[in-house]
Amino acid sequence: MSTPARRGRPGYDLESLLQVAVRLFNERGYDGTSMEDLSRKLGITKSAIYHHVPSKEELLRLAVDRALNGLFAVAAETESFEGRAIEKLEHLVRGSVLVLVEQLPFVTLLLRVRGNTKVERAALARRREFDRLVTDLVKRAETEGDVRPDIDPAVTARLLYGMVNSLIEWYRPRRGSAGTELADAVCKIAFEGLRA
Amino acid sequence: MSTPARRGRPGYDLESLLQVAVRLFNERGYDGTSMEDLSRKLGITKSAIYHHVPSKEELLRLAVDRALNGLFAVAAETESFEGRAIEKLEHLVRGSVLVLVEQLPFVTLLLRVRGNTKVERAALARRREFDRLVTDLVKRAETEGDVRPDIDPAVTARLLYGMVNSLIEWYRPRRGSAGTELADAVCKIAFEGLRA
DNA sequence: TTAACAACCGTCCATTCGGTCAGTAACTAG
DNA sequence: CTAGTTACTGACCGAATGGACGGTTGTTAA
Repeated sequence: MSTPARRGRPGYDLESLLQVAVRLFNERGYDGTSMEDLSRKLGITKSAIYHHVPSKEELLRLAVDRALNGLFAVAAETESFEGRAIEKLEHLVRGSVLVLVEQLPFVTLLLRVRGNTKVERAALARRREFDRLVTDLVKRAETEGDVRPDIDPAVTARLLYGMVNSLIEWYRPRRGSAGTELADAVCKIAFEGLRA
Repeated sequence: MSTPARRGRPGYDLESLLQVAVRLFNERGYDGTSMEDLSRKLGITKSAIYHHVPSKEELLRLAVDRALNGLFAVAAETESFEGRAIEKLEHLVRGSVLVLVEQLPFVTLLLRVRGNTKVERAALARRREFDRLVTDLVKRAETEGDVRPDIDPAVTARLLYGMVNSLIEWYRPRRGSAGTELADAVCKIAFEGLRA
C-alpha cells in the first residue's frame, strides 16, 4: 500500500497542492502568478485553494521555510564536525548542493524573494544569517592558511555561493543522476579552479 | 554647461524616468511594482508616465535590451581576438563583469526575467544565445587542453557564469572602486580556485 | 509676443486581484 | 445505513491594476 487510504473525499491535500503551487510560482514568478492561474493549473476553483491554505502568502511561507530548514540543517551538521575550517567549508558546500538538488523548487523560490512583505523579509533575514555563517567559515579557513589571502574573504564567500546558488537557474533533475556528482563538480571548480 | 538646456518644460525625460523605474523594479520585482508605485517614487502622476512610455512593458524592454546589447558587444569584441580559447574566455568573463558593474540595474532586471510575455521571452532567447556562446568557448578551451576535462564543459560554463551573474545579488558600486579589481577577483577564483 | 514644445494633471474605465461564505460532493469507518 | 471527515463549487466583494484621454503648465527659440 503506497497510499495509506486517506479519509474523506479524494483530491489535493496541502502537500500536493504546495508542490504544484511552488512549481508554478517558479515558472511565472510569485507576483506574476495569480490564485486564478494556480486554480486553473490545479484543475479546481480558486476558492477550493482557500480550503487548504489561508492566503497566497502562506504558500510562500511554507515553501521558503522548507528550503531554509534544509540549509540550516546542513549548517548545523557542519558546525558539529571537528577539523580544519576548509574541510567544514567543503562539507557545507556539498551539503548545500544536495539540498538545492533535493528541494530544488523550494530553494528556487527562496532565492528569488525580494522583501515586499513580512514573510519575504523574514526569509531574507534567515538567508543573510546563513550567508554570515558561510563568510565566517571562509574567514577562518583563510586565517588557517587554506584559502587564498589575496581576495577579501567576504567576496570569496559570495562568489562561492553565487556559484552554488546558480544551480537553480539551470539544473534540472533527471532520474538516475545523484546530486553527489554535481556536488563534486562544484567543489572541484570552486576549490581548484576550472583550468586544467 | 553640463546641461545643454533642453527645450520645453523641465522634468523627467525618458532616460531619467527609466533610471528610477529600473531601480524600483529591482527593489520590488517587475510584477511587484505597480505604475502607481512608480509614479509615487517619481513624484508625478501615473498618467504622466504614459507621456514618456506607451506601456509598462516597454520600460522592461528598454532596460533588458540595454543589458543585452552591453553583453553582446563584449562577446563580439571577444570573438574578433586572436589566441587560445581560454584567453578569449577570460577576456569575455572580464568584459562581462565590467558590463554587470557598469549597467548593474539593467543587467539585474534582465537576469530576473521569467518569460511571462513576448518581451520577456525575447529577452530569454537572447540570453540563451549568449550562454551558447560561452559554452562553445569553454568547449574549445577544453579541446585545446586548457580547461579541466573531468567536468562536462556545459556544466563548467554554467558554473562559471553562475558565479559571474551572482554579482547582481550583492555587488553595490561604491565611488572610487573600479570594476577591474572585481573582475580580477572573479577570474582568479574561477580559473585558479579559492584554495591557497 | 508668440508659437512650438515637452512635461504634467485629474478623471475615468474595464479588468483582475486576493479573499469570503454558505452550501455541496465524495469518501471511509463503524 | 449513518456519522464523521475532507475536498470542492459558485456567487460575490472591495480594492488595486494597467491604461486612455482631454486639458494645462512651464520653458525656449524666433
